[in-house]
Order: sequence, then structure tokens, then C-alpha cells
Amino acid sequence: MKDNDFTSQAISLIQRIPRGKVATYGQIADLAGNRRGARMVVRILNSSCEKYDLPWHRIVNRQGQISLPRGNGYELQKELLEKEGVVFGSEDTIDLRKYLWQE
DNA sequence: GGCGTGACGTCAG
DNA sequence: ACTGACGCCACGC
Repeated sequence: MKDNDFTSQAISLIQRIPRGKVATYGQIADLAGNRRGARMVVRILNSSCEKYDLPWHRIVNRQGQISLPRGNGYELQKELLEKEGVVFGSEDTIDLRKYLWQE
């Protein structure tokens, strides 16, 4: 296991996200060592979410909104987050000032 | 084995 | 302030 590898770092970070908090792609990428590695985080979530049992629903975009298309994960993610205590605004937006996972 | 794609983000104009 | 283009790397075809 290349614990220094970006992918491994990103996975570890995602697994460290506490319940009731959310993280952004850029945040994970930055903490993992690559500021512009947001796309790799996407790949990880798409391919390794079930393999590594990652809380993919805690990952949202920089605007605090869910990127998934309606009817294909959007509602599911929103529901899961609400169950963890995350509150959505009128525009289905999460208040990152309160719920963003801060190391 | 090479090319395109992907739940985004940042930089430059 | 806004829009367009680039960037990073793993995985599928």
C-alpha cells in the first residue's frame, strides 16, 4: 500500500470524515497532496466507493450542492446526509460554513 | 496498448 | 464579476 500515494491518501481522508459532516472534492484533493486532483477523487468515488466502503454521500461539490443527476443518486445522497444531521437549504444547498469537514 | 471519459476545481483572459 | 480552457490520474473500451 503506497500510503504516500494520492489515491490512498484520498481514500483515507474520505474514511475519516465524521458523521454529520461533508467534504468537497477540492478539499480532499488538496489534503491528499494535489490541489487540482478533484477529478481523481471523482474516479475514486465512482470506482472504489463500494470496494473500499467509502461514505461517498459525504462528498459534495464546492458550492455545497450535490452533483449527481436527479433520480440517480441525488435523492439518495440527500436523504443519507439528512439522516446524519446535515440540513439542506431552500436550494438544496448545504451550509459549508457549518457542515464542511474541517481537519 | 492507446484514447476518451469522469459526481470538479483553479487559473487566465 | 463571468466565461472559457487546462489540469491531474485511474479505469473502461
